[in-house]
Amino acid sequence: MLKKPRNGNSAQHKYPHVGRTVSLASLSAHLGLSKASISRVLNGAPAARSIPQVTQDRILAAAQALNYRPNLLARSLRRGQSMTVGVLVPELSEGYATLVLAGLEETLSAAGYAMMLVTHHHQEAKLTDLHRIVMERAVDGIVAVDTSLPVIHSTPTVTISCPDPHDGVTNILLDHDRAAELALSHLYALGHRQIAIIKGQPFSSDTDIRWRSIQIAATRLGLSLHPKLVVQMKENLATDEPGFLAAQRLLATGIAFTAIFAFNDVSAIGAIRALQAARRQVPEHVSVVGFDDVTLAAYHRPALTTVRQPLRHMGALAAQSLLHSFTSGGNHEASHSVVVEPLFVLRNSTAQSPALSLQC
Amino acid sequence: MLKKPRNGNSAQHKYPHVGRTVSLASLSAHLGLSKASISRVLNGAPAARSIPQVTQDRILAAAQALNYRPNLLARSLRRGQSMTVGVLVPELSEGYATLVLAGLEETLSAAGYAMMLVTHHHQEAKLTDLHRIVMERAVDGIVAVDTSLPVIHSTPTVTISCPDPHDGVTNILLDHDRAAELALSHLYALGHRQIAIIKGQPFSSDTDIRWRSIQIAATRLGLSLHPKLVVQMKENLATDEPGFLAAQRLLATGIAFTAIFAFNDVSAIGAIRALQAARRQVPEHVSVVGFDDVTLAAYHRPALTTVRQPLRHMGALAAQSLLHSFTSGGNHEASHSVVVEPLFVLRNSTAQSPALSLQC
DNA sequence: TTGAAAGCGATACCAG
DNA sequence: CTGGTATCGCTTTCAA
Repeated sequence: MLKKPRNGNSAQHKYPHVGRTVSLASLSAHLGLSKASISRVLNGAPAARSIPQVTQDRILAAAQALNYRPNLLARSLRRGQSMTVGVLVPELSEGYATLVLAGLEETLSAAGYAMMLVTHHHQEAKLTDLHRIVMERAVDGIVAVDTSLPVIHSTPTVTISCPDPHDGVTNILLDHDRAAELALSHLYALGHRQIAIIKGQPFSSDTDIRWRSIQIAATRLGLSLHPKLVVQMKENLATDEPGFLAAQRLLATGIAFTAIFAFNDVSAIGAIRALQAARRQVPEHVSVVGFDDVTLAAYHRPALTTVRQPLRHMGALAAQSLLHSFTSGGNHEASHSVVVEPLFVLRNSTAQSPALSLQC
Repeated sequence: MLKKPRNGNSAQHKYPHVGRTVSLASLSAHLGLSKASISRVLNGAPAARSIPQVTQDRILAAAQALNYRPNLLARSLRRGQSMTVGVLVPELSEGYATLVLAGLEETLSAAGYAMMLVTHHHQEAKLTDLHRIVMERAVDGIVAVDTSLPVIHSTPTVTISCPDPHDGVTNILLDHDRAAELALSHLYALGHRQIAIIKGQPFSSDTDIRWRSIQIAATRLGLSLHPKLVVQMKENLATDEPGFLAAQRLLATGIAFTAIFAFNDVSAIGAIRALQAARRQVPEHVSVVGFDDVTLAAYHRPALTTVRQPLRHMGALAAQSLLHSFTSGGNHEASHSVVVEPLFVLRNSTAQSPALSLQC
């Protein structure tokens, strides 16, 4: 199918091809030394300590001069280690995954690892397929973000926000109980008693755990959540449309509510759009709390009160955890979790409940 | 710096275990057929046509049953083709690179290619280093986004928004002349005559070409740009801070202006923040035009009037161009450009010049 | 029709 | 101390 000219050695006599591949073999021919010795010196292997400094210098100089670049494919094949990790994310659109990726990238690249990136858009078929693709490329580890992994292979794996327990998998996840408590108690303190909830899409791995935490927090506050005021987003879109539609459904119930706790910032923005379209002001008539604190949240008007996930930090933690499992060589048998704390961010999309003001 | 996880292929002999140690050799042992035949069948090689269907089915069944996964490292080493492209981006923070990446990813993964992602934060040292890293991993091609490539190797390369001409490199770039004309003529039509310009940072590859286009458009409109009302951002930050500081410098000149054409949306937002801090309303006192139309632009208040770059499309184009150069096997000698058109997006950050209103 | 064997490029073991 | 050499897993040519 694809025809790509095989690189011969231009400096050598084999093929008169235009190529620039300098291999250990060509260095060997050039220097009159064995590939073994050259490899040892170039890698600073312990055995190189017993090679005369002159020879070492000669080798290093030649490598420099000929612009020798080790073929990492060959090295990986031999060492069984590719210095690459595969990263699975649902989207590449905005906020969430991007921030996690930034944290991952920083830590991984500092350790000399490269990142193989694939997206799956929450499509089941694509997911197994992409997972396979990543596996075949012999990555040393896998990081999955907001992804329900079908099967865990023996490759070291770290998940971010994937609450399903998998043996031997480290999972970085948010303290959702705390997050729900922060949001709901804030609304409660402002006098809100009729609080609507916008749940995440079924395919989002945070959806269930978040909802459970919300119920717990509500119970603890003595707050009852009206079943009809709990709606779930369905659409697999990375825009604010799902939140918009969800809020419309809330409004359609005709049941009074003074606040919305949305699944994330983007859906909160969609919800605000729906409220405004229905002539309800935010935060005067309805308070809205988002989630994540993506960049958008601060710039939106009204600026979003939200629960920040330390996404960048979560990415860095995942990377560290993976790197650790490389060096400690072990995949622990049990599922291991790292819990990170959310931070409440107060902005302008929440205010005292209008119900409260009426009482005054 | 890195390494030493001495990995000696420990799980080599666990043959019945379903893991990634299922090789052609183990299949061969299992089936009593040669690796050659198995490889042929599994790859649908032409030579497989002369193998009995029964045998083929037996092979396929066994591969399925044992969950055989070809080692792509070995294959790549042998074929000299890795089905992977390296992608260099400056940041992973917001909008710009993310959208380009989304377009890239979609097209590449549809063609079976994976993406190796590295960021360089515009740091010279890191740039050459990362470029090397990507090269060593034997990628089939490279896509560089807003990156000034130090050296072009023989690897097929496509750049996005890198106006420096490089032989044999396809460059996807925006029609900056048109973009500048759209923005300035809009402001001109609104009566603005004292227009300030916020130029991009020196390291951003669009900076120079954009500025040149602005000058051309201004000249054509008979608009003179006051030298002191042209400021350049310096800070290497992905936040709105550089724009904020630039606008502060504009204000500090004491020279009157009624509009700002910013280098991008994020700097426009920073500029608006500075203006508001100085009690100048946008768009009532000062109109602001952004650039790029990142997601933020629409959600910011006032919503940004801006010039949209079809970033996602540019990513897709780059991927297509790269894929094309793979199949056509050739690296064309001359530098080749693909120009895409900007789209003017009218929102709420621009209005009639107050100077004009005064005349009424 | 099928199999044996020669690599791809680098690393690591084992003699000398 | 150093140089052969087997090996990693796969593809592909050459023979049988």
